[in-house]
This record gives sequence, structure tokens and C-alpha cells, in this order.
Amino acid sequence: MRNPTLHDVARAAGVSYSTADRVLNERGGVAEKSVLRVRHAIEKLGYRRDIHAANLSRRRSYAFRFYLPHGDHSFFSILRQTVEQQARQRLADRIAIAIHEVPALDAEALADQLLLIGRQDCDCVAFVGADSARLTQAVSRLAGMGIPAISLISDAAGDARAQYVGIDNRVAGRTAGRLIRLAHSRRSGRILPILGKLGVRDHRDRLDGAREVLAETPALQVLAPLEILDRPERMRDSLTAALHADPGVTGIYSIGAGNRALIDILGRLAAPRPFAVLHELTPQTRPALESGLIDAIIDQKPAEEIRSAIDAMKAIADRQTPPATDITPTIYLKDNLPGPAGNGGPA
Amino acid sequence: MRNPTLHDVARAAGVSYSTADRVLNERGGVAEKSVLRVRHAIEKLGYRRDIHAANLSRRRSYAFRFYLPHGDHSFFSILRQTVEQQARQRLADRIAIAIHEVPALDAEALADQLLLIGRQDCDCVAFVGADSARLTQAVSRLAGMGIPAISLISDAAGDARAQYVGIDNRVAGRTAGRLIRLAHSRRSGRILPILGKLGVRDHRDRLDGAREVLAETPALQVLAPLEILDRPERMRDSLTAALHADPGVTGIYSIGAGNRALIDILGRLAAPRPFAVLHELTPQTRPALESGLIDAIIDQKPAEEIRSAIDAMKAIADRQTPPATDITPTIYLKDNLPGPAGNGGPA
DNA sequence: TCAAAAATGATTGACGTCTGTCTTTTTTAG
DNA sequence: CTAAAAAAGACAGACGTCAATCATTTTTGA
Repeated sequence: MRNPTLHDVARAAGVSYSTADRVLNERGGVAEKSVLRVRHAIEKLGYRRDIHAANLSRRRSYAFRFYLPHGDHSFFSILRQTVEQQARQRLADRIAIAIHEVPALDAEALADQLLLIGRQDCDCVAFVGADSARLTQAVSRLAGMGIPAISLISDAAGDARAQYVGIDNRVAGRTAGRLIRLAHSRRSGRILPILGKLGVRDHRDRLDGAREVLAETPALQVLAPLEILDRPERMRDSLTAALHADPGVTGIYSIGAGNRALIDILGRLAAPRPFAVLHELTPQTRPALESGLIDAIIDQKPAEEIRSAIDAMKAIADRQTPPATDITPTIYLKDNLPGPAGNGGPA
Repeated sequence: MRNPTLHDVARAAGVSYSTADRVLNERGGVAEKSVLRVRHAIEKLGYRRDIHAANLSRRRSYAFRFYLPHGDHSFFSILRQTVEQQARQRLADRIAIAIHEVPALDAEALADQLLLIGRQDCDCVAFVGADSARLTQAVSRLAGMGIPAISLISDAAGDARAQYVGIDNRVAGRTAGRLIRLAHSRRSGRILPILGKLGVRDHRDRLDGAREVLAETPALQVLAPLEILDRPERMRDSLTAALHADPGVTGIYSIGAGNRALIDILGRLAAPRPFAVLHELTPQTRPALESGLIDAIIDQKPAEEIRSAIDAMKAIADRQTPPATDITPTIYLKDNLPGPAGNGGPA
């Protein structure tokens, strides 16, 4: 019942170990008929190379790099912690993960960093996507050097990247929209979207998604989105102004960051607060949900994402077909929040 | 920058490899001061045993057993498929998973099976929990034999089981309740819970959870639960009767199985259908959600569960502290369904 | 102080694979 | 038919750990 070894394969194929090895590792210099016999024996015995023994023998270890945005967004720091934690766990699997911080939302700076990577530096790269032609160039260059790159959180670099691991933002927007619709049951209402920047594709996608769903109910009117440009004081001022100007707002969809200020304002509002949906479970948003200041959080489960990303990177590095990563936006209500420790990994 | 080996540790501790090995593997016969020196060196160098080399050397492989309910519930067949799929993947990690089918919802039959397990048969067992004193006994016996067992989906066997991997059903019920509450916004309503059997603890837990949340809104009345005892025709008859008797039902919470019949009936109802929440994403429930016959599915993400379970089993078998498994009930709306292929694993 | 016991050291052959070298056999071409 | 080239085989030393044996040193107690 032992798994067959390459020795078994060689014996079954009637060739020497050397020849079996030459076939398995495509070293060349083997007659066609021997190749076939070995291939056939592999098939017949169901031989699978012991990847750990192989890695041990060739002293292989996996060097991966994560390029993560640096900034005081809580989401980014959660992301970073998650990667650090997983990095610790994967050490036992010979996976060494290095984290490189780059300025947040700066595709050019990211491209610069990626352009500095040398052939020997790592086996695979993961980066948080952003839109930029130079970024695409940089990723293509990496691909040319044999270093695959995967985009995280936000897709980018078109076909140059080996894979995207993250949610579909239109789906996330639709989900938020569905929740808001649901919460209005048959009442009419006015929904206020708030986003960082209309120029950011992810934000537009979420907005579009929400609009799609909300448009199905004529009684719900989607107001012009507030653009807060990642500045808390802008959130404070615009939102306060908007709520004053239109006291009939029944729903708020906060698409981007700046939730701290938003929650502050919600806390000061009188009794029938608008139904509020936010993105990302953070130390700020969680208590707001628990105390009922907001009603739902759409989360992308960074722990899952990172885990999938590393799995994909390993598969790619091993030249296997990477697993299908199907990251779906999750809905947190007051009741189904994960345990406090929980970003999914070991305590 | 190579990771330190046990040779390095021995050298740093000023002892022979043998002694370091004796300390590491607790073989005894080492003077206290040597033990300390080795421990210190391990600490100082940050030595971590190369678990793959170790497994290779001792020809260790992990034999796990899953005891899964056999039946025509779609959830169970999904579960089975998920285990099979993960089993295939983990093969590369020297994990051999055997699936044993037991009659569904029959704790005694399960206990019987577990009692048959011999010391050499496997390293760890996972079973879908059920309530029974004999089951607890069987699990205790296994523990005594050095075979840890973990409960899946439904917790059982008290402290005898090494870990529980699954959702908290009260949380699931609360989540369903929250959704229903949310969908009523300020309207009043009458909620009809439907469950398999009041005697089943998981079903009670879900019901209790939903009640807790719904009780917060006096305008929502929770009707007496329909008990359908896993018989489709009972679902058809009781539900039809109940809806006739009380046309004012605005919400349905289906706690257990039998959703096929439920969906049939919902399909025949006139326009303002009650808001319906079901459990488990299956080939039956999914199209119902997509077509709007039902409004939400609470899912326990079996793929995640199985993955966590196997991780936990491996950790336990390696005598490490198992990772904290934090399985949270997920809400699926029409929009955030996973890809069709997707039960989370590779395609 | 000496023998017994305890502790330590030295060494070896696995585990399954990789990689290199060197020899032998077979095939091919002239 | 012969020389060269191609293919195949044999073998050995790694990788890091385990597990066992045997020899040597140190400690202990009478």
C-alpha cells in the first residue's frame, strides 16, 4: 500500500532509475520508446512525485513577495497582519514571505518597486492592484524574467498577471444594493452612496453594482454619490451637509474608506437612522455594527484571500495549475461576526 | 540564511547530534544540564524541525477517517464530494483520507462504527455529530487508544472529542432572524419556522437564535414551528395547510431539510410571497435564490469546514495546538453566490 | 578506588528525490 | 565493418531527520 516511488516506476518500465529520472525531469537524451514506457508506467502505477522529498533534495524553498500598501487605513493594517501571520505558518512548508510596503494608492510607486526586482530575488510576487500602464509593463517584465505575479484585492495589469485573487467589486456592490433594497421592503427611500473617488475603478464598480440592483425598485432613488477623496474632514463636512440638505435619506452605502468619520456622524443622528452598509470589518466598523449604528458590513475576508493567494503562488511556482479562487463578498450582520481573535487563522 | 538544522543546534549547544536528537525527540537518558543547553540552542537559533524531512525519514503518513452520513440529502452529498476532493489534494501531503458512510441521523449506528476502529486503523477521526451517550463512550474509547476525534457540523461527545469544527447554530438562527427582521423594516409580520424535529438540538438552537432576535421587535410574531420530520409530503401538507390557515404569514424560516418541497410550494404562491430564509446552498436551493423564490440562504461553507477540519486533524496528529477554527454562517443573497463550480476548492 | 550505571559520542543506513560523473551498451552513419 | 554518437545504466553524495547500535567517557556509590 506504499505509494510507488520512482524506483518502482523504473522497474515497471524496465529501465534504470537514471532513465526514469531523465524522463520525469525532462533532462533529454532519452529514446522516444523509453520515454513512452516510463510515461506509461507512471500512469499505470499512479506515480506522483513526492514533492517534499524533491524539495528537500534540491534544497528548494519558495521565496514570495507581497507588495502591500502602507497607510493608516485599518484595512491595510489588517491585511498586513494577516500576511505576517500566514507567513509564520507557512514557514514550515519552506515558504518564505517577504512583505514590502509601498505608498497606498500609488500605482507608479508600486511599478517602480516591481521594476527593481531581479531574477534571483523571488519566485513569485503578489501585489495589490492599481491602474497604471507602467504597472502593466513592470508585471510583464517580471513575467518575462520568469517571475509570475498575482494581483490582490483589486485586479490589474491585464493578462500580464498570472492570476487575480480578490472579490468582484460589482458583485460586492450588488450585494450591498440587495441588502439596502431588502431593508426597505416596500417602502420608498433615498440612498446616498459615499465613495473615495469616482476615478477609482473598484469604487465605480461597487457603485454600478449597487445601482443595478436598486434600479429594479423604482421607489428607491439613488442620490448623487459623495466623493470624499480619502479625507476624513471631507466626509464630516459633505455628509453633514448632505444629510441636512436632504433629511429624507433612508440608506447610506459607504463604498470606500473614511468610515470612522461616517460612524461618528451616524452616532449623532436622531432615532430613525438611515440603513447603513459599509465595507470591511475593522476595529472601527465592528463596534459600530455591534452597537447598531450601522446595519451590515460587506467584507472580503482578507484571511481567506491571503490564504488563497499563497496557495495560488505555490501552485504557480510548482508549475501546477493554480486552484480556482472563488472569493465571494461576505455579509456580516450583528449576529454572525467572527470571534474577536478571528481573522480566520490560528490564535 | 539557510534554516538551522539539528546539526547546527548540536554544534551550538556543544553536544553531539545524538544528544540533540535525544532531547528533541524526548528519548530520555540525557543529563539535565545538557537538556537545558540544547533547549537554549534551539531557542537561540530559532530551530524548527523540518517536518517534511522528518515525515520522509520515518515514513510517516497521516491516515484520517471521515464518518459521513449517507442519505439523499443534497447537503450530505455535497459534503461527501467536498471531502473526496480535498482528499485528492492532500494526497501530496501524505494525508490519506478514507470516507466511511453511516446512516444519517443515527447516532447509535455511528457509535457502532466508531467502536470498531482499531488502534492501527488511523491517526484521527472526524464524524458528523449526533447526540448519544454511546457515541460519547465510543469517542472516549478512541481517545483512550490515542486516536483523537473531531466533531463536524454538529458538536457532540462533549469533552471527549478533541475539537469541534462547524458553525454555532444559535448564531445561524440569529442571523436568519436578523435578516427576516431587516426585511420587515418597520412592518409587522408573522414568521413561520419550519424544522425537521424539535428534538434535534441543532434545530432547536437555530430556532432559539431566530426567536431571540425576532423578539426584539414586538410587531413580529413567531408562529408555532412546523415539524416535518424529514418527510417531504409532510412539508407539502403541513405547510400548505398552515399558509391556508394563516394567510398573513410574511416570513418563513426553514431550519432543516426538505427544501425541495418548500420551494415547490413557494413557487405556486401568489405575488407578495413571504420572505424566505433557508439553510445550505444546494442544487435545489441555489436556483430558487437566483430566481427570487427565496430571499436568502444561510450556508456553512462545507468546503471551508472540511479544510479546517483536515488542518485541525493534521495539527492534532502532529501534536501541535490545532488552529482556532472560526466557521461563521455565511449569508448568500441573489448576488453574492459563488461561481457555479465553486465549493471553494480547485476546479 | 573500582565497578556499575548513566550519559554522551560516533557511526550507519534508511526515507525519496536530485544531480552529477563515469562506464557500458546500443544505434547510427560513413 | 568500424568509429562516433546516442542512449542507457551504475553509482555516489547530498538534503534533514529518524532510529538503532556500539563505543567511549563521565558520574555515582559502596
